[in-house]
Amino acid sequence: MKDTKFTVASHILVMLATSDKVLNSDSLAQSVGTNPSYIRKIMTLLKKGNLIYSQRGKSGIQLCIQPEQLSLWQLYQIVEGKEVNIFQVHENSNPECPVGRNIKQAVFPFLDDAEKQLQASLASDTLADVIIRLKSLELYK
Amino acid sequence: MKDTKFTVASHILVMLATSDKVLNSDSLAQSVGTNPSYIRKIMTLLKKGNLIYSQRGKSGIQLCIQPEQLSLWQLYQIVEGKEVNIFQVHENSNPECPVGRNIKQAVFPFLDDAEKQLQASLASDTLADVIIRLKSLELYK
DNA sequence: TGATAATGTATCAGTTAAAGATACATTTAA
DNA sequence: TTAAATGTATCTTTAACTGATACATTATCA
Repeated sequence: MKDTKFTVASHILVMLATSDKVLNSDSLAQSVGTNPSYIRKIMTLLKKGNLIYSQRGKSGIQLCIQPEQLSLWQLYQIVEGKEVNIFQVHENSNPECPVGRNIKQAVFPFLDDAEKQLQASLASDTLADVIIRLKSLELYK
Repeated sequence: MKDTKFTVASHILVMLATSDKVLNSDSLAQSVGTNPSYIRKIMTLLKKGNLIYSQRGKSGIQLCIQPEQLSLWQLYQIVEGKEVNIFQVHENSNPECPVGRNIKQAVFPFLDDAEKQLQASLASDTLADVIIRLKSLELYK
């Protein structure tokens, strides 16, 4: 199944940053098109990352950060974990074979470089950039 | 489950490029640490991409390209499909909500830019680079 | 020419991870 | 005090990748 935690998390944060109403997991679920339980699962990740604050009861959900201060790479790591691996290397290569015994180390540097480029790109964008673009789209609808 | 087609395909191609023996799906499976059926599945992708040639019977498998001429990005596309999406966007956003109706278009450009950076990095590496690195590792074993 | 061995391909099972769904104790706010 | 919301656990469903098996077809070699 497809992993959409990152874009769902972005959606949630954009909602919190732009809404004037107090939002809860129900209203967020309606906007995202999923169920409140899943929203709360992602909320636990965002709380651990100190991006939002929430608690039991009828308290609502608060954003703890400035959209300008949160890069998309930071968000990605918070939601997907620090050990991000875009590429997966097969694990049972034959150590008796010269290729099998070295292929992982041989390809890793290239994959790692590529991931670092992706990372740098996301690190240069912020949640505020997403919000700006979203509002510019809204203008013409 | 983890998708390792790309590195398995790299493994196969390195084997074909460096072995002096004729290889078959059995010997490749032994080196990769998997089963011959899976090797043949990946072989069908590599054949469609015109990277290898093989046929029924006891003919062996031939490499159709020069390792210097195949970039890792080309290989990635051949194995994973042309429409590569590192990031998945959730699909059921509420069109009644200003955020839900625009979030996909709002985040897409940033994700696409990041993917293009990754792509450019992989496009600058070739199968030959992997082989060179692998041989340099072999030297010290 | 016949036997052997290999691919091409289909199909099913197993495994893993994500997301959906349900439930409920706890706690806040009105 | 009551209603409503979160935090959390658990189970189910779904999707994708990989493992395994089977077999007709075909090239090679004796």
